Amino acid sequence: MRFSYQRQKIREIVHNTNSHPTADWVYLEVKKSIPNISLGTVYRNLKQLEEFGDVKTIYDGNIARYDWNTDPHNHLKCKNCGDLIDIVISDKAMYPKIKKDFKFSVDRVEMLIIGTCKKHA
Amino acid sequence: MRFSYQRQKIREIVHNTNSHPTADWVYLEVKKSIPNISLGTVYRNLKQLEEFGDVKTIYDGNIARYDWNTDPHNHLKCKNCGDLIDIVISDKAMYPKIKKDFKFSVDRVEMLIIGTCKKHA
DNA sequence: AACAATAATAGGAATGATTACTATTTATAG
DNA sequence: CTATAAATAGTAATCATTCCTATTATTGTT
Repeated sequence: MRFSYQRQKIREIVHNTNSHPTADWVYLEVKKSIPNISLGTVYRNLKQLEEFGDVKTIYDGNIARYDWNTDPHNHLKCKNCGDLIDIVISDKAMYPKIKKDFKFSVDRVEMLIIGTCKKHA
Repeated sequence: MRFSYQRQKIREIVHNTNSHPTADWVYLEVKKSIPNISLGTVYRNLKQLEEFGDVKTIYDGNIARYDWNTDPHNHLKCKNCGDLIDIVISDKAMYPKIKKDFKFSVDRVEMLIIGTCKKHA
């Protein structure tokens, strides 16, 4: 993978926001410094960055969001404001039981915890 | 909500399959008995059935699937064949800690457990 | 510095899932 | 039987994402 200014900017933007942005949001953001960048470039680079292990894709309902935090973690989703909050939950404890009951080897657990955040208590 | 033959058939189909079908699969299936049904009718009715509490929508990556099983449960997803297997996991134990650490009230937990099923061990 | 090879881009067209629109049909209360 | 409004079929529109292609830019080699 060789250098590109576009990819560098895209990476920078994802790594400098905690709001789990969509591809479209990243596109609008990167447009500020590279006005004629194309949406396809954003998608292509986000995919490449994911393959490179530099960002992680998370699915929020049926829309993809991107996360700079590639450590295993999950999300709290507020049903009022839609905000996603990072949370680390060790789910390893359930692996043996799933193996035993279903003969299913777990790779990872994607968890979305839906509820109400403190701003809307 | 008044009676419609189409909705009755759609409900019947979802309730008689364990394979967590997509809207398109339901459409192809219901076409067998109602050849000129439209895809829009399928989507509209699946949504109504969900509001009525008769089916549940689950998101598998970025595609919606429908589940007759409306009891709280989660899914194992095989990364080889894509099959979804129902599993009941009591996640209530983590609610108090999330409340304490994040002041976040949990409604429900959507969990997708990715790995390898027994057919591909 | 110039050159060649080819990865990456911009811009736009294409795709796939889903929703919206509208004239017509159908269920049902009176 | 009739009026009213809900539901439908068929189609157009939308939204997120991917694909295509001629052009541009990076990088290893002279």
